[in-house]
Amino acid sequence: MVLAGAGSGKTRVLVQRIATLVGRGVHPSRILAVTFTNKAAGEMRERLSEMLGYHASSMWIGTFHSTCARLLRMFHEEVGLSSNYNIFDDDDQMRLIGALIKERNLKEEATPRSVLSAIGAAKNKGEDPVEYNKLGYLSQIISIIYPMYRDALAREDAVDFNDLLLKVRDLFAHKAVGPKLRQRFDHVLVDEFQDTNPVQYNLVQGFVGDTRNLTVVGDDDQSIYSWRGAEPRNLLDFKRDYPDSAEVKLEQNYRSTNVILTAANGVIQNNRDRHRKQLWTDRDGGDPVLWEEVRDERAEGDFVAGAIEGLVSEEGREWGDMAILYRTHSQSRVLEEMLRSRGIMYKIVGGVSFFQRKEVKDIRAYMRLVSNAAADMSFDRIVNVPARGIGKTTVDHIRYYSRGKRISYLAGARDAVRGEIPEVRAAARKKLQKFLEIIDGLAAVKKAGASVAEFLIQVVERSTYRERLEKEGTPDASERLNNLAELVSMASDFDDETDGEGSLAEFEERISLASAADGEDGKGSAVTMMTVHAAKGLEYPIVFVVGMEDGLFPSIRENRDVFEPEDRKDLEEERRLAYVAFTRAMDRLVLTSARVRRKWAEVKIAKPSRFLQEIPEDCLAIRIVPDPAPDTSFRRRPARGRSRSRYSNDGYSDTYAADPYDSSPTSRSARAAPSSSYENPSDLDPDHTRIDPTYSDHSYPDHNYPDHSYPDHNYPDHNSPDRTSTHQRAQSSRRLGGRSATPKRHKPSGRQASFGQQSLFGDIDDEFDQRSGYEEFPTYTVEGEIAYESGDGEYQFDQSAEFVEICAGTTVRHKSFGLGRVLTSQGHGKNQKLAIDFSTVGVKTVMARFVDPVF
DNA sequence: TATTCGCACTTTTTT
DNA sequence: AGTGCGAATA
Repeated sequence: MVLAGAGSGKTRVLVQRIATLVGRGVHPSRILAVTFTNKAAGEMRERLSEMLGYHASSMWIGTFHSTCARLLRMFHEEVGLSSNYNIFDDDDQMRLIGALIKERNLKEEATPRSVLSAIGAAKNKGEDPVEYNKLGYLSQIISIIYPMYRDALAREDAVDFNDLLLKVRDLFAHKAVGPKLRQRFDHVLVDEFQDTNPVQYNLVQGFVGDTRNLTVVGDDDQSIYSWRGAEPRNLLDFKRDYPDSAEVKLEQNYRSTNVILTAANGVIQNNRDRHRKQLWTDRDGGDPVLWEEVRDERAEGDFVAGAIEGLVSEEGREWGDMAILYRTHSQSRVLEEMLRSRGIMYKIVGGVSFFQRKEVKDIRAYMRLVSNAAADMSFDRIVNVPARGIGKTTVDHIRYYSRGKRISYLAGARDAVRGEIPEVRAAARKKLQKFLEIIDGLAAVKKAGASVAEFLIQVVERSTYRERLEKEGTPDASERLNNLAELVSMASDFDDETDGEGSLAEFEERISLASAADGEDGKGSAVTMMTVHAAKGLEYPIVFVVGMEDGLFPSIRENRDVFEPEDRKDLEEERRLAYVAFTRAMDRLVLTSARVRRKWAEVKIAKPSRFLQEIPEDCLAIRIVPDPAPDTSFRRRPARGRSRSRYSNDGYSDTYAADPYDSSPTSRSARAAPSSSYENPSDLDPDHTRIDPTYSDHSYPDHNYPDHSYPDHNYPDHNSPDRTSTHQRAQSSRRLGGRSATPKRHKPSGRQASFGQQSLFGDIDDEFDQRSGYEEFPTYTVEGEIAYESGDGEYQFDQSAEFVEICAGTTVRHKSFGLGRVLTSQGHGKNQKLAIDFSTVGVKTVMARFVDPVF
């Protein structure tokens, strides 16, 4: 067993071990190497081919899933599958479960997603879903749906992802096959062992058999898949089950600079459940980790794009040297936009998989149905796609009839054409026949020995898919056509690879097992964008980790605002995720957080990730970018965020620094410039024309920030008196970001940061001057309408009034929602829209003319 | 039967 | 905000 840290060359150890084994005369086909992704498998195969001087094609290198799929093809009969069995992906499973739920009228009780995840949770552990969920609130539903689900899969000659593993596990118990399997491999090696689930561990034990020749490598600090049933405990169990094993700890990191490593160590050491490891590197020093705090996600994207430009022009870096990591896919959109606007090439790894696109799934369904008539779900999917006049009623008749006769829908459709289902009338029969002719024609194409690519072309033609899309002529349609062309070209590659001998089923299997992240690798110069999960095992000279905000990273469950003690495990996994993210970086690590982030159409005030404060100070350069001066050339905007930022930017208080509705002494004392009855910006700045007094208040010494900005290891909680000080620091930081003060940034011990000094990220001082090039904090007087409530409860508009446009931070009153605070504003005048956090109903977007500022 | 409109759901992470 | 589904309509 190798227990090793990030960047210590775990995989290299594995590769070398395999090469050694082969050198010692072990036959390559007797070696099983399990990697976490298909991509990693490909890389391993490539490296081995190089080392051994021949193509390592006979070796069993792959993921658990691809390995099991391969074995199931060999032993399909023993598990009751055909040789063309179908693999259900997430989407297929969800559709099936959705259909079952509907069939049983359980729609009120559960969503397909919840049922699927309950089933999945059980299967990940290798347990029976009904038993496993017996005590849960879904127990009733699962006990109804799961057997139906299982039977449907059996009927369809299909397995889901978990079955792929479970069926192989069952094979070990098979009289004839079990012993064979157990003796199939002389050596077993497993990468990323911390991410194996109990079923996978069982498989490993089975494959190892009696030889006990097993090598695993893993890092418990990088266990980020517990939600998929992974048990880092397997590392411990391993010691128990193989007490004679040697444990090797690799603690030297060859990847990152000392600064980056120290930052990552600083974060991960806050986890309680871990093996103690202290990674070290001989790459001394390094540029400090930069934490850039910006206004919102657009500013974030803009900053990252600008920094990339700077790195290219100032440091001669290439786009391909850089990666942008985020917690969720949804963050990629804005980033893309900002990169595109600067002409930076990028590629996104993962996301909505190519193979999940509707048109691709449709064509895949044709492929499945032709090679496997039992594929009822596929039949359902394409019988009327593209529309050929076969309606719901007709299909319902076929379904009912087929189920009764226990035949496939396709067979049922044939009977219908023959007139054996009287409810299906002549007109419908004719249309059905047309459909069957398409399928049969395709079957003939297949039989004639067409390559997979040729076959797919025929599908696109004969199904009339191409014709329909071309007729449509919309950009969307041509995009779809492109995707289909892409699919065909993939098939063509597959044909080349297999000398045209690969079957449809094999191609379909490969697609099913291909993860979105498996796409071709880094060659070519483009910035890589992906989730942190997808980045595991990769490294880049420069890494941006965006969205370092509490609630996003660490991510937090919907209905909760704070991490409860019982969430410790979740939080620790998030921390490991941060650790993975940070340790991807070789030379430079840049973190960004936004003060305001939009989720859907909603606007949320965000606070910096707690992980940021776990980074040792002397590794970190902090820069807080003030909200930009309003771009008057574009449109007049209110002082967006200026006053609000007093609330949002204190970093470590709760959602707001002070709740205007909270008149508790603690809260009040936290205010820098307390005023009368309760706190809100209007109190401080009743006419919105003066600079917020707190910003020009010099009572907070500069040296409070950033040197001691976040010294507290514990998150100051709601009532902590400490809030005062954090708040004050924030105030002073504001001033730094304001104008006069020279911004301070932290210098890493001994070494001068190149951040800021070089023009790469802009000289920090210049940058501040530039961005805060306005004399005063912006406030506006604009023409507009003032709304007031007239006696009859209607709103009236005073057209002539000149007044202050409602600014973010203002407290307003809405007729039905009551008091609320404006978070952001869009547009102006009559069309001004405000995102308002109401104390009664939460955040809503409301037209400004429907609210009254409270003065 | 096809089309259109409105509503609900989505966004944690993936083999 | 975008999608997909179901109900209502042509």
